[in-house]
Amino acid sequence: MDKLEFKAFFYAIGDYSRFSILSSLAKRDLNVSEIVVITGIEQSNVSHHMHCLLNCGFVNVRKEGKERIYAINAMVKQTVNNIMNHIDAYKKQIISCDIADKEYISKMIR
Amino acid sequence: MDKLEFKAFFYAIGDYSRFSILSSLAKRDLNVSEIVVITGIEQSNVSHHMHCLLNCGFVNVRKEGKERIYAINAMVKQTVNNIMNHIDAYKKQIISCDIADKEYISKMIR
DNA sequence: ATAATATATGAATAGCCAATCATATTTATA
DNA sequence: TATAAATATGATTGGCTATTCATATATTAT
Repeated sequence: MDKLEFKAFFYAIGDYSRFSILSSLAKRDLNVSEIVVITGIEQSNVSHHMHCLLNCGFVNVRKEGKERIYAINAMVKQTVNNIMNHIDAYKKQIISCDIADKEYISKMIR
Repeated sequence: MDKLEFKAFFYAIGDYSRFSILSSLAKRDLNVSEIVVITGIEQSNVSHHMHCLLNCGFVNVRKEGKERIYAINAMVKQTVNNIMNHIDAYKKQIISCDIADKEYISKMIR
């Protein structure tokens, strides 16, 4: 496992805003304005995130008039769905974990 | 998808040192000294990471004499293996991506 | 009881990055 | 061509966190 690929992968997918954008794109292609409305992330911030996702090859873009329409990469779509399932399972795990120091976790999560 | 669970999950699994520890534990249970040697991470740093992984329920621990032996949670083991596969596939993707701005990526990856 | 080994804890720091703000660019329309 | 709409870019900053260092605790052996 190469560190560079690991970092690039988790940098792109491990941010909540970017993951939200990806999970929205997993349903259907969206232009920037739609992403802004759906995710609630401010426009220029969305653009920065799209730059990142483009550069990582996680999404592709096409132009239609004034709009730019983003589409998720097929493999990334699968990955996003897998991870959502894992996190859903993790939810039960972390709640039932008898070792978990709730205070530590809530601090960490902030 | 809840933000707290997302953050907790990626916080724990998205760090290269912690992921390295988890992927070592995916092969067999290890005590701290073994983790230090295998991963090359300094001892007190390993302890900090194990604290995090314990609190997240990603690993369990048992005592044997002076040693503390860590074992990976079964579901986490599966997740780690899945992600390694995804990153391996991503390697090909990022290389073949015609949009990728290599300079941006190398900067981002640092 | 003292030394040695294994591991954990606490505090401090330096680097990274998401969000924000201001502004630029592109395209369409009046 | 001037205005509006959609999107991108650049610079700044505040918060977070991995690492490091120093030290503490626990266990075993002499």
